[in-house]
Amino acid sequence: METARQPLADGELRSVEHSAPRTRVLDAALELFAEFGVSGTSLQMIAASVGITKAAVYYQFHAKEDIVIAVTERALGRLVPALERAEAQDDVPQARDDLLVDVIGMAVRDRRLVRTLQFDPVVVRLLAEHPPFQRFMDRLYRVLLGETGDDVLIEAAMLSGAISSAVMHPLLADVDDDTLRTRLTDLSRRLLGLTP
Amino acid sequence: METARQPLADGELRSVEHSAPRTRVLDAALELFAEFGVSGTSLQMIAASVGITKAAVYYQFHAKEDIVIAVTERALGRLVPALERAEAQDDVPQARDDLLVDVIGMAVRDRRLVRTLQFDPVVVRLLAEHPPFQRFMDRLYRVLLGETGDDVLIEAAMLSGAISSAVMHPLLADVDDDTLRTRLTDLSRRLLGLTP
DNA sequence: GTCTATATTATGATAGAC
DNA sequence: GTCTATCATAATATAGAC
Repeated sequence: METARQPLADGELRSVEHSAPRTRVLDAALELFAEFGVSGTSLQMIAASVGITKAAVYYQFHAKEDIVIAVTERALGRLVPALERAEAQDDVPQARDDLLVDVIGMAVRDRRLVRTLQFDPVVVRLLAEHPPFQRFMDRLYRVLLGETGDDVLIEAAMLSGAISSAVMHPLLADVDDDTLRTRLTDLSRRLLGLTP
Repeated sequence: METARQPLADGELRSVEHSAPRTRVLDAALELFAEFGVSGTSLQMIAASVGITKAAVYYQFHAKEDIVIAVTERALGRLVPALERAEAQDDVPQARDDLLVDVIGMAVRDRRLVRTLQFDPVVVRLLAEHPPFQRFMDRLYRVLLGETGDDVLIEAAMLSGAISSAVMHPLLADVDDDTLRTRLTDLSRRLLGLTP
C-alpha cells in the first residue's frame, strides 16, 4: 500500500520549490479547496481547472493526499524564514511582534489559503498526524505566546481565529490589503497585550 | 410529521421540532459533519452511525442536501427566541449584550456545531443561497452591530471568528464551559467596545 | 418504516499508446 | 509528459418486498 510520497517524514518543514507543471496543479487545487473544501474537490475538477487530464495530474502527484500535503507544506514553508528570523532575535517582545506582522501579512496576501489551512477537516487531520507540521506549529506558537496555559491558549485560539475569519470573510473581500492589515494588526496587538 | 419538507422556502426561520428517527439522523450527521466535513460525510456513514441502512435514511430525508438544510435550520432556529427577545428590548446596548451572551452560550454548549455552521464550504454556500438564512443572519448582525461599515464589519468578522475558533479548538476541548464562556464574553465585549 | 437489490454516476487510481 | 481507455470502488438515489 502506497504510504504516499513523504516529503517531510523525517526532516523539518522548509521552503519548497516546485516545477512549473506541479505549481500549476497546486495553484488550481488551492483555489478549488478554498471554494469547495478538500473533500468537495475531485481530481477531475483540478485537472479541468488546469486544462489537462486526470492522468496528467497523477503524473505530478500520484495520490490526492500528496496534493494536500504539498499545498500545506508550500504554504507553511513560506513562513519558515520569518520564524527563523524571530527565533534568532534576542529582543523577545520585538521578535513576537515582528512574527505577528509577518503572519498577518501572509494571511492577508493569500486570503484563500486561510480557509483551507485553518479549517478544512482534511488539512486539520493532516497537521495533527504529520510530526513535521506539528513541530512547526509548536515553534510558531512558542514565539508568539511564550509559555502555555489555558488563558494564553484561549487568547491564541481567539487570535488565530479572529485573523483567519476577518481575512476570509466574503463581505470583506473588497477591503484593500493595507486597511485590513492595519486594522488586524492593531486589534491583534490589543488581544495579545503587546504595546508597541 | 412532514412539517419540514420545504421548511424555509418562503417563510421565516423558526424553531423546528423533528420526530425521533429524524432527530437521530440529524444528530449523527452533525457529529460526522464536524469531524469530516459535509462533503467528507457520506449517507453510508450517517446510516452506519445511526445503525440503519441508507434506504432508511432516504426515507427521512430524500436528499443529502435536505439533511444539511435541516441541521443548519435546527441549529439557527435555537437562536430565534433570543433574537426576538433582543429585538423587542428597548434598551439597545442591553439588548446587544444579552444577545451576545446568548450566542456565546450556544457556541460553547454546542461546540461541534460551530465548525460546520461557520466554516464548512457546503453550509456557507447554503447560507448564502437561501433567503431565510440570509434574513436571519441580517437580523442577528443588526442587533449585534447596529449600523454597517467596513470598520464595524471587520470587528464583526473578527468577533465571530474569535469565538468560533476558541470554542472549536482541539487544545481547548478540556477547558470547562464556565471558564471558556467567561473569558470569551470578556474579550468579546472588549472587541465590541461594550462596557458593562 | 425498514429492508434488499439495483441503477447510475463519479471517484481515485493504473496501464499502455504516443 | 500527456494522452485514451479502463479498473474497482463508493457515491447518491430509487424500486419494490416485507
